[in-house]
Amino acid sequence: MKCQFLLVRLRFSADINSNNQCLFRFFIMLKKERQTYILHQVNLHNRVLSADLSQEIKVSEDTIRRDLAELADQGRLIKVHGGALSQGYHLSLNAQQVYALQEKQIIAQKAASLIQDGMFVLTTGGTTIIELARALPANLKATFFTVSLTAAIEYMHHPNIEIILIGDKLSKNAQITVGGEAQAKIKQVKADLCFLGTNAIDTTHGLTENDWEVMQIKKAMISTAQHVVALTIAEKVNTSQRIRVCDIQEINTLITELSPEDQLLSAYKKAGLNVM
Amino acid sequence: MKCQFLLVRLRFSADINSNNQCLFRFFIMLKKERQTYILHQVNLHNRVLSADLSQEIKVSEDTIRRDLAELADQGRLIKVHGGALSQGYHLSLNAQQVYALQEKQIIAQKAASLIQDGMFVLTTGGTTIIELARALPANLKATFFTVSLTAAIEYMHHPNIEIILIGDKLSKNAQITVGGEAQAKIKQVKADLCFLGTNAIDTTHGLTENDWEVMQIKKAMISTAQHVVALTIAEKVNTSQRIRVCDIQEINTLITELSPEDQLLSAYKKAGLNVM
DNA sequence: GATCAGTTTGCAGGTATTTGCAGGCTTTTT
DNA sequence: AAAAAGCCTGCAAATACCTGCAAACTGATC
Repeated sequence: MKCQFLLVRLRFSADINSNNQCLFRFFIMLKKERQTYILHQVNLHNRVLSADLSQEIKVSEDTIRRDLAELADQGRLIKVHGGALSQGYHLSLNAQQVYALQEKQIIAQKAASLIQDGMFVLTTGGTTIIELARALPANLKATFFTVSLTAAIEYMHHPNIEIILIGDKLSKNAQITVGGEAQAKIKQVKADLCFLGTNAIDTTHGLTENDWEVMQIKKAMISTAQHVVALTIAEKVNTSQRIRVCDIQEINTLITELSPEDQLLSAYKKAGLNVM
Repeated sequence: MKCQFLLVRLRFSADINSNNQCLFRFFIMLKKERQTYILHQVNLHNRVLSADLSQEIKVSEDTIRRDLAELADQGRLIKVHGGALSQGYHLSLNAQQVYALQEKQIIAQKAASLIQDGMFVLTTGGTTIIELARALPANLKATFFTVSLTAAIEYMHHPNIEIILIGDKLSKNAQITVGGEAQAKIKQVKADLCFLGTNAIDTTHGLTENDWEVMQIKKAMISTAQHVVALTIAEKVNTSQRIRVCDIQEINTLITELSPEDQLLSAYKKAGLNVM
């Protein structure tokens, strides 16, 4: 038997901690381990930075990025510039049955075409406004002011849109914020455009509502916006409710799913509205 | 009978230990022994490297690989590039929507018990706060101030709760409103209670966050609330992040899913916190 | 003790994966 | 607009893996 010298290559990482002690870690993480760790951190803290992970695990940022990309492919987290976000946190509205969805989508398309980069846009709530939020072009850069929770959630899916939520008491009926604070805040905004989800409109009573607080919010929006756009399905045209918001003259543009030439809308054209 | 010389070939392995002693092992392992040993190591350490096992057992890496492949076929471990992981390691990944939901529900129960009729309550965002919102007793009459869209939506399901949404710029990361306006509004509230969804807490760094804007909102809440309650799963206890929110002394009550008597929490008790 | 089929093991080679890095590009921030 | 940070592509080194194959071992039988 002959004596053997063993040449051992040790794999380790060295780390200098806050007390200037040198810690050696005599192991490497397996890829899967690493990914599990990353996922764990993401779930724990909702958000991680590639740079941090790279330091913690002692691998290059490239490797972290590759891991994040892989995990994102598997839908286990959401990759963002500089790191990743946890998945479970991301809520989207479960598509409840929206009444007259197709019509509202047509309206949304028309409305979206009015918005240009850099604009300040005020919006109310309502399902038509939600469709508008969904119909926005992905690259649109604009600032949206809204009182609607659900609309805000939709806007959040757009990377280039800045969202200002108008705060105040939350109305459980209308699912928007209402009250004096909200009105005051709205009036401070110099908005280029204002989209009103419309409850009822006709030529004699103007725009009408069935909720006092919502009316007040809309009034505030109308008073501060350069250009007021009312969105409504044709079915609501020439109907009215109890509470008056404004005359039709205060509305600049009326959008329905119908052709602008439609008979039903001629009265509004005559009244000076821009019908789309 | 004539005398025989036996030529014996000894099978052994040599190993140099930490004291420079040379250990000889005068046996080889049978295949089954080896696999049992591997399984043992995997279950013990949750992970093994083929290279390590090969050195320990003194067989070629190919053999180890074959063993691992076999054991993986039997479902007794999980083969990965470079080694293997224990079974349990992978199970924990089973994607629950909310991470550590059960723990958070326990925390929510404890937290909900602190709220009494007529109180003004401030809350941040985060999944733990959502669970708190769900855990609120149906007949509770209170006023909730929140910066979180998702929390607001949950509160809306409670008929007797008044919700004040704090408005401002909406952070897409944190899904809460952030900014100077929001901070100012928060400070106007004289809240009885403040619930902080907590990202990381430890005794030396205090409460820490990974988002500057979120930190500011939390600071504002802490400054205005009578009683500050931090909610956190035990896993986040004694961890820290980049951005400091406050010292632990500024927190009145700490709620985790653990028993208040738990060892882990004793340092916080010592620091004067009320641990639940 | 010898033989023999079947299994196990190590090795040689060729292939696939993983990782870090450089260079150029894009996004974000200042 | 410049600077910084992050990202992507391609590349090379290291490592791990796979496929045969031959040597060695097992244990069963003659």
